Amino acid sequence: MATIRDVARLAGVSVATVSRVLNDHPYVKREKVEAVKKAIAETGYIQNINAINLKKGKTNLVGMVLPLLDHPYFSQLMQGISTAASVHHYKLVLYQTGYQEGQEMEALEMLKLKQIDNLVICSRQVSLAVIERFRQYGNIVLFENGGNTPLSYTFVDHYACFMNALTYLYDRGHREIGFSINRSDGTNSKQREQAYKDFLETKGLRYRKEYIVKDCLYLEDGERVLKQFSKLQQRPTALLATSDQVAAGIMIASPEYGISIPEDLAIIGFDNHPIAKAMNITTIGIPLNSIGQTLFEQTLSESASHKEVPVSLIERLTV
Amino acid sequence: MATIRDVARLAGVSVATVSRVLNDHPYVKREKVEAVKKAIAETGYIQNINAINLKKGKTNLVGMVLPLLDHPYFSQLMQGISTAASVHHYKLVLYQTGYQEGQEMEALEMLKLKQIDNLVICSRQVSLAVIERFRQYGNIVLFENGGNTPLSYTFVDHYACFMNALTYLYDRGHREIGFSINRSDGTNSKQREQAYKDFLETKGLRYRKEYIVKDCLYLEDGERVLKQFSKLQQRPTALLATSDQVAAGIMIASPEYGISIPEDLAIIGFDNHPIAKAMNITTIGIPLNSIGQTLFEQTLSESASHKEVPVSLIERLTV
DNA sequence: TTGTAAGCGTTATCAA
DNA sequence: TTGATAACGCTTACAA
Repeated sequence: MATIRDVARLAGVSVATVSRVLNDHPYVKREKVEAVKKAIAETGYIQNINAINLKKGKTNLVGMVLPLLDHPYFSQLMQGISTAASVHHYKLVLYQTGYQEGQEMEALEMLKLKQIDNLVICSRQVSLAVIERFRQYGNIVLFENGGNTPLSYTFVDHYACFMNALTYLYDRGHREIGFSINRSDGTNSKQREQAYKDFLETKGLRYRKEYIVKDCLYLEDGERVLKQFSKLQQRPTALLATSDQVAAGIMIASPEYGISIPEDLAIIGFDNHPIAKAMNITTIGIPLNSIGQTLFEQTLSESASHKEVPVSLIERLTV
Repeated sequence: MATIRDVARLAGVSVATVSRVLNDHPYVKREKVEAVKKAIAETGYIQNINAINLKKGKTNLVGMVLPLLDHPYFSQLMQGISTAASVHHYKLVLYQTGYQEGQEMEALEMLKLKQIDNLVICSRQVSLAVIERFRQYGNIVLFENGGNTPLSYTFVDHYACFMNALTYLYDRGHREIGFSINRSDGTNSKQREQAYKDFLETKGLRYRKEYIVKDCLYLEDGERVLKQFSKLQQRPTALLATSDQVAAGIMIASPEYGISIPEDLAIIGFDNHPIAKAMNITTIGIPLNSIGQTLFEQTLSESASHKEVPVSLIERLTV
């Protein structure tokens, strides 16, 4: 494998000159440029990016920490990050964690070792305090409300979202409202749960844990919601679904359970995935693609910034 | 930032010894190991992976070339690759091409520069001949029938799939069969088209280009199929959909067009995405997750291998 | 069991 | 406008 030295020798110049030609530096005589280019062609010379990375202390690689890959929520986020990264000549390295702390730590270690320049954390188990310790090695950006952390973050106020959605249902006469969540220990889930409790208290409604369905994330989880509710004496008349996937799953399974939507059960989904539009599901629209882009851009910024993304309820036919 | 030399100095040993400790080499006195470990802790020393990569000529990064990220087809493939990669301590770098040759070339260039060790190409525009020229720089694995290319590949016989599906429909009385595809210049699309033509000829059926709907990939494309068909005098009685997403999109939009499935239109989807199960869509099951794993493993193998993945028609309620 | 020193392939400073 | 040469931070013969 030819190196810069081979090229220099063949072209009859120094390695410095070859490097200059390679990097489009000014102040190289045209003849030398030609000679170098010829030598490069003849030797089949290829730059070694690891050497360049070592020298420059930079890889143009950005990491993305996420629990799983097969959900539109993360796909859209990924699409956004990837698009923005591409503009800045960055490539995306995936750290799929499966909600395992160890996997997250691995991503942080890679930042430390300088395999990646920066890191976007879309979901985490590791404490903020631990993550913060790694920020000396590169920018770390969070997709959550990080409070007064020195890290950059972009977030959606899930508490407010949930409150709005609950109020929307309440105003339309619903008093028995349930909801589904994914992992109850998730940052977003906690906010949603809190909003739910606070709302109930404000309105003087009773908290019934049978109205809460856990571990719902995918389309196929929708049916479980129906199954759980159908066993109840007193059933909820409305539901806030974890995501549009779950909402769609419920829609699809509902005829089988003899439930009409919205008459028997009103549904509000989350994210505004394409399926929500196709199935006319009322949902909270979250611009995940553009959030992804923002997250990447924060990764590049010298100073930390905190951004809240406004979301809106999209009225369709399931309420 | 502390280097290996700082550690050596503080521990009172040579850099070679520090390196040995770092890499768990035998033949280091216990006391020295302790001294080195202490020095590492004190200095806050961190290995620089770029230096290691340069030295070893290896990055433990595998590239994945794919056109887009927001489709379950690619998500599942990605999931499979990522899972297998993780087992071998590899991380996945995404090269999202948007079907652009230039973007694909960039991935190949990165292989050449040694930013990634190997490359999985899930979709391509660039010719096989060009791709083959890059195999000297790392293993390249294809997700298609590469014929007698020296590259490794895993593939699904889309021609046979289509033939089977067409025969299945024919045997159930269908004579007017349409299909949808994504990009007509895609490798898979061409095979499907050829099967369609051959089938028609064998059975003495007429080829009608109105029965073919192009640029269909997403859920929201389903409606366009219905729109196109509804304009026709003579409408197809059955359809082979690009993917389950399109099939589902058709299912969802069908009531609006006064079309019942399968009575007015029988549908066979592709891939067996979760939505196909939820909506009881008859489909050709393609084990994308395990294909992804196979693709990654081929990436690691010294010798090229060619694998065909068997697929099966999953009978449900849309035919 | 340990240390010296030669790479790995660049970039960039400095002097000419 | 050019060339020597010193980094970048590590691994690994080779010699001791």
